[in-house]
Formats: sequence, structure tokens, C-alpha cells
Amino acid sequence: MPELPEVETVCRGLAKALTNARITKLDARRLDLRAPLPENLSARLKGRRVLKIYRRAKYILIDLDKKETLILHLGMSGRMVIAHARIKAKKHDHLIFYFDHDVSVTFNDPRRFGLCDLAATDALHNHKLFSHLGLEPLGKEFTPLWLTEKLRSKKTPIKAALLDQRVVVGIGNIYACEAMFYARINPKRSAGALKREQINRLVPAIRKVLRAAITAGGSSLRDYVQADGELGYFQNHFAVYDRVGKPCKGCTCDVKKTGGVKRITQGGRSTFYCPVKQI
DNA sequence: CCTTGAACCTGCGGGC
DNA sequence: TGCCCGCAGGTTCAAG
Repeated sequence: MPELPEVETVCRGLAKALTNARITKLDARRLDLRAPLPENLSARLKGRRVLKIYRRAKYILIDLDKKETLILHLGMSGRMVIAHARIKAKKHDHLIFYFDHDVSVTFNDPRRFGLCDLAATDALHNHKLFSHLGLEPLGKEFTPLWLTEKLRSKKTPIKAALLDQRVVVGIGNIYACEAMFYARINPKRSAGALKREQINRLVPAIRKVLRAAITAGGSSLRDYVQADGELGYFQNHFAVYDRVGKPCKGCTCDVKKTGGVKRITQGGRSTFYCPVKQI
């Protein structure tokens, strides 16, 4: 799935295309995403105006009139595709939103780990999906001091802690690996045992890699595409992610000797790191 | 409370 | 060519 930079990119594309438009119709072709679609969603959305589109964690939030917000999550394989003409539904096109300026937006998600909900705008922070979430990594409050306190009692590896959305949101498998590389931290290190200097490197590393990825329009792997159909290109800048046996970014080692980037499994997920630089 | 592992679902690429 | 396996950007739930 799309991690924070990809979701941010999608939100910006949707905001540009949809702000102030009115929903004329929702074609809900599949009701069994990660959670069942809300009752009568199509009827409830008809005629509603889009006020604002933004992101929280990896969720796309679309504020509508009448103080309700449409919540979308892309799961692992979700995409939003904007079209300027009536489209013919393709495989895994689960939701097709039509708007009054002849734009359609299709939510396509082969694995169906994505989700769509509608909730009261004023009560979003109490919503089941949001109430447990940690800080935004690009926000002001996300500081080394704050992160130190949050990780203090954690025995899990730092890699797992970065993926824990109760600590900090938006970081997924790619950007956890990348940020730890730039911070020169071994992913196996216990989160609570990190040294002050390490956390001092980690926070800016996270912010830097997320910002750079947003600038690049996100990472397009197998099936992720920006809302406007353009491909993001950050995958061409990965330092370690998906680079087993290859040199890490800026590597001066003899890869024949060191073996280059290594892959291990943590919490059932692949971690890529440089055993030379990340200690 | 904490941590770990499995589950959800589909598609793709590699090895034989 | 086809089959089988492992792997894929996330989140949640059960079990220890």
C-alpha cells in the first residue's frame, strides 16, 4: 500500500479534481472490502458536495456538506483513478464515484484490504479508525524528545516500532527501511534502547525521506498510480528497499566482499538494510 | 498492558 | 506451457 507519501500524492490529485464538485452517483460494485460498505452509502452520498480533501495517517478524508466525511483507505493494492469521461468498469473496480462536472473517480483494489466509511466530521478523532493513532511524522510535535519518550518502554525492534501506527503514523515497510538507513540504525536494535544521537538522527531522517518521496510523487511499485494517472518515481531513489545483494545508496564498499544490502524478516515482513552502515 | 504471529485477498515472478 | 511456492506498499485480532 501506499504509505504516507503515496496517500498524500493521491489526496492532492483528488483535491485538485474534486473540490467543490457534487457527487451525482456512486456505483458500488463490491460491498465487501476490508470492512463492509456502510448501509445505503450510494443513497447517502447522492447530491453531496465535496468541501475539502486531506490526509490523516494513510487515510484519505473527504469532507462533504452536512458535516460528514468520507473515509478511504487504499490497503496494500488500492488505487484511485480519475477519468474525465464515463468509464467502463474493469476488474477490481469496486467503487466508482461520478461527479457533476463529468469527472469519475474509481477505487480499484485487487486485494480488497482497502476500506470506505462515512462518519460525522466533528467526531472523526473518536472514530474507531483514528482514536488510537499516533503523531503525524511531518507535524511540529514529532520531535526527538517526544519519540524518545514514546519508545522508552518498548522492547520491540525499532523497525517494528516505526510501523506501529500508535506511535507515529504513515510510515510503512518501504519508508521504515529507508529512514533507518539514513539514520544509520540497525533495524534489529531494541526501540527502547536507542541512544540519544540515534533518535536525533532518526526523526529528521524520517521527515526527509517522506518529504523527498512526496516531491517525487510517491513510489510506483506494481500497481500504485497517482490520482492523475502519472507514475511516481521515488522507487528509483531507494537506498536499500528491494535491493538485496546490491550496493546501498552511496556505497563505497566492495559489494563482492560485503554482499551488499541484506534482507531479513521482522514481524513477518521484509526488512532491507546495510549491515556495514547500519549498526 | 505488551508482543508476536496469523489472517484477510489477489496477482505476479521464479523455479522446476 | 503449467503448476507450486513465496512474496507484495496494511491493519486487526487472537493467543501467549
